[in-house]
Amino acid sequence: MTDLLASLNDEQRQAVSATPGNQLILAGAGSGKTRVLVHRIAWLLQNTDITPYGIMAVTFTNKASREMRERIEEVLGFPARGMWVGTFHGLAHRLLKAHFKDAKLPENFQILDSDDQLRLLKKLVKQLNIDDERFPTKEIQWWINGQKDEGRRAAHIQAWDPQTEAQLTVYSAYEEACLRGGFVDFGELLLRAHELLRDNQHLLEHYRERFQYVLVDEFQDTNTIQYAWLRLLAGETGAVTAVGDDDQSIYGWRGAKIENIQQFEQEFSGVRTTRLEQNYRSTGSILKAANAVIENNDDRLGKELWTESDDGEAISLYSAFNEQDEAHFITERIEQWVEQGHRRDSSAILYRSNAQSRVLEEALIRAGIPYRIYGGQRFYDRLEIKNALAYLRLVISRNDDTALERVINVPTRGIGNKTVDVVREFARDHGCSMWEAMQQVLQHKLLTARAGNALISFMHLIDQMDQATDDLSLAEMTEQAIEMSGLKDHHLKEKGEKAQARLENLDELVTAAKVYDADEEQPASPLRQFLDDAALDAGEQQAEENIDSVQLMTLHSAKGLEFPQVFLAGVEKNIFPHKMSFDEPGRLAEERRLCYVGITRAMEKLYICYAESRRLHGKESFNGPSAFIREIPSSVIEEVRLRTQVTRPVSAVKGFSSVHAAADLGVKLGQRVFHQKFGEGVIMAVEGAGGNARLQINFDYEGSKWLVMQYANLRPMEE
DNA sequence: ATGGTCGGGTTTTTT
DNA sequence: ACCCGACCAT
Repeated sequence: MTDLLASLNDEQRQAVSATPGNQLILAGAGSGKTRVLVHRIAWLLQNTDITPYGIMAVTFTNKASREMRERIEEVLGFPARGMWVGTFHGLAHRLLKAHFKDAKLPENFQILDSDDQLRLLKKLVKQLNIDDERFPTKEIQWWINGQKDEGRRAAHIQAWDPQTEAQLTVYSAYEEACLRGGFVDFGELLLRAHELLRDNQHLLEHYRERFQYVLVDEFQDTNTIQYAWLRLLAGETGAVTAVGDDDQSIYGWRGAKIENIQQFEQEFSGVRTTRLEQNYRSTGSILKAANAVIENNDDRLGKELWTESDDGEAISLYSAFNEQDEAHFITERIEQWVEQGHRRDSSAILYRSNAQSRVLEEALIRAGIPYRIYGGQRFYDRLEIKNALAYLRLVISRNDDTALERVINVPTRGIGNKTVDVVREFARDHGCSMWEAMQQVLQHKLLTARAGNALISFMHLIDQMDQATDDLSLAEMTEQAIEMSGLKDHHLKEKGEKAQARLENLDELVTAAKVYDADEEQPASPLRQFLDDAALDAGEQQAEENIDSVQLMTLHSAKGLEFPQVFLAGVEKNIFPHKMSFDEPGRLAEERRLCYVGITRAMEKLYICYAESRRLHGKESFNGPSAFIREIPSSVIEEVRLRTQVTRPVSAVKGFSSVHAAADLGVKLGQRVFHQKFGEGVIMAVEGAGGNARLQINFDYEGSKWLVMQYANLRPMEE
């Protein structure tokens, strides 16, 4: 057995070997957070009388929980059986499954993902005659989820204005529909798991006694209901180890409460706090930049990262002429980096919003550099996958209206809107499921013979699929469902790359099902398990992850990752910090934390780029450098100057000719100039030559103007 | 039932 | 600029 403490620094060792009790570990970026968490668990198992059975480890993503289990078992050298490791949602699901009766749920309750939820809400909004122009369903969904995150049910809420009233009406109807259909959405998993423990003393006591240690990663991301659940579970005797970094809280907009980490010390008794401030990831310059930026936030718990390694290379700041130039610059630098013998996947390009990725992708394609985009649509969210799963859901439960509505006419089988309307209305009037309604509607001959026959053959189809359940493996069954439903033919008939991809995805789904068949521990219902996992897990990322490629992702998705070389693209006003974050006060601080996250992803080399001019959403804008850039000490920054050698694709002709015209006049595009009346600005474009030449200048305060060079009397600025 | 147009929106994302 | 959803015409 390895000596767990040998390879740790003093603070890490203190955190790992702390005496029993509540513990807060404030772990800066790159300070070995996961390592401490993993070692803490191993240490507890080796040095106290606790067994894996008494430990729970909670994370936010499935990926994180898989990694955590792997690393624990690696350190221990044996499988940690009996230990609960999972996401908040996964663990809540587990509790609800185990105690479905106490949770007042049907045994086979179905998890609704956001898409299912939205569809159901849309249906209800329609039924309730709510004007969805005035109250968009998306907003109602957002609101309901927000309420659940705060632990509030419809019955707890008072409506004082028309909007809340409308939302509340839908919330109530939605609760009822979920109850009747046996649906549980993501928020409901947490809310109900909380209520389960709160309202069942015997269960609470049981789990309190069992889980003497609860360890929570990314504690700064917990929302109200998650915190309440932990608080309840821990009681006065259990011990919670909260690991997190208030400076990396970037999910406030979806309900995460940074206050949770700030209040932890007060609300849990006898908390020992350890700060992990030694950084093992980045160079000195990068850390100086990160520290300087985050210092501008108030209400921090306070940490300052330091490193034993030297300053390394300065941070390069590139002021691009426009977004094309920015992308071009980045690809060039990546080419150089690769020529120096580095792998492509040691470089990452990070941006604030997904819309920025396009130009970057185009430039990478032009340069022939393979890249991979993280994020985007998840595997189990894809249309063809959701359709196939919907058939399987119907096999398990005919009363799953959400699944039924989804595929009753996919592929088209002559069951049009009108027919579905009749069934839906019948179901609503009689408070039964749509499947039951179909049977009734047929019996009472409420439909034309043609529509009736279509319904009958659909019902028959599902029943046939069901019969296959008994003697087929899950993979075979999935394959059958895809074939029998006609989904395969449907996509075979479509043309284009998209259809091809859909077919491949369906194959992939069958492959995913095979994993369950190979599993030694066969669950009671492999299909049920498969569907639950599909709802709770994103599925692995897209294919081709094995080729060495440059990594592209949003700043949010970059949290938790590290790369030798990082490019922060589009570090401009209005984009980052995003203009949407200006209204609310706390938002700017969150954007700054996002910036801190971005900077601290870099290990060796960091580039910060912004464009003087950017075409986004079809409009040209001149945002100017982000305020965050000015927060970085100039001593660690080195500006890159190569604008005159900019080559641009011929498609962007206007700027192209400008470059040459500007050179003839002895000015540079992108050059900062001072004007007597308008103040400071940047030369954006040049038109004409000699005495008539006009310059387009984007002034910091006056906006963009065309001036005749001869009269403008411009003074070049020192940058 | 399907395809085409028109208009609105457009930060971040997991479960 | 582009994507998606709603509505309308075939």
